[in-house]
Amino acid sequence: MSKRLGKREWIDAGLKALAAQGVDAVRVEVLAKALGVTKGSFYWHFKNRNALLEAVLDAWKARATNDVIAQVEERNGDARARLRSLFTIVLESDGRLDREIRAWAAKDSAALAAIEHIDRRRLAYLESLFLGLDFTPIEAAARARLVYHALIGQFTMGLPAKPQSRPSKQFEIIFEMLVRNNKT
Amino acid sequence: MSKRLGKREWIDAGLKALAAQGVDAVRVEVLAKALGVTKGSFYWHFKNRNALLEAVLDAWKARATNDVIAQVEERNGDARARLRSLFTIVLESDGRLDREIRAWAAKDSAALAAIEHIDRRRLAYLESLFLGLDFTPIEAAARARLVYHALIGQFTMGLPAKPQSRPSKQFEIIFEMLVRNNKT
DNA sequence: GTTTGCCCATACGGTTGCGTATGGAGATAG
DNA sequence: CTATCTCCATACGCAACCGTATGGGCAAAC
Repeated sequence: MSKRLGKREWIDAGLKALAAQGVDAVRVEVLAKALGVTKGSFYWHFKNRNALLEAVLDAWKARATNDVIAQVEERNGDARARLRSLFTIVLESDGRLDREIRAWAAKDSAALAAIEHIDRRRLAYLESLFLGLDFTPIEAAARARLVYHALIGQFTMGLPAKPQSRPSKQFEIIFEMLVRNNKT
Repeated sequence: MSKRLGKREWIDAGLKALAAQGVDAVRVEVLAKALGVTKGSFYWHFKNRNALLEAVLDAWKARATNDVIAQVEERNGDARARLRSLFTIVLESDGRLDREIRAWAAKDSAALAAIEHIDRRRLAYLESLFLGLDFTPIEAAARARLVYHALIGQFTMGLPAKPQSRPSKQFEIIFEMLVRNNKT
């Protein structure tokens, strides 16, 4: 029972609260109680609440960078297979943290910058996959945007009560539609 | 200078604050200052803050009911034309209020119920449009979900800085893809 | 011109949370 | 053994809100 804490524990607690209830829930006195200490501890490790929020955001950035993309790339298939991997991975993922970060971004410029960066990265990757299916650049871009928006919508609407384990019929229909190239 | 206020003014101010900065911004003392009165006024018209939030939600419900759907139906085209109308209307709309309500719904069950109701309604309508294009029920459902999710994603990501007035090339590509029926 | 009902101001107490100040406990170095 | 460095508790002041209590102004009704 190492009673002594470090920044790490506070950041982890912050991430946990963030994922569970949003930024407004990551308050120092609340986290302190959750960690079994008092504010005295917090203000030794951090300048103020905002410093914690920055640290939490940085932690998420680091985490979101070796992202879904890396997982997809590990599976090493062609573009179509990778697209499929991407979908299944994303649809099975939790997404609460991302969702709260996005909600946070609506009011905080730092969070906004962070998530916009990630969004661009992911969109570019999606686009590259569609390009790998011999779509024209503009067709690839259009499909990438549609897919990305749909995924965001999926998670912001209702987090999948049951992260449906089996790819549904609807999923297959959508996937085929997105992948079909009429020019080849 | 009608200094006297009614519930209406408070609800309008609440909706305004909600759309601009989210539920957490609709606070009685803040709205009071905005309206040029004090809390004394508020607590005469409403039991408490929650009563105002309920009223705001009800106002949104009433407003969201004669919805985009009605606007689309007024234009009186075939299914394809209606789908197009729907897209252009939605993409030109503001969406901030809906977005904040959705964010609100993540933490409040009443707001959740409200938006889920609207979501079902809109999804069903979308589905009916696709059915009108001779898709099978499951194909129609799949497309409806995809489209709806994409629209939600569109608005939650970044509110369209420029509500792009002209339907872009990407839009045309997506629209044709969604509408293409290989069986007919 | 009172009375009554509607609308609001003022004042107060309570809660939650931030940030600071100060002191102490425990380990570690000297 | 004591001095120092880490980490934390306690206590305080401050601010933003909520909700209540109370009294007053003003217009319509009588």
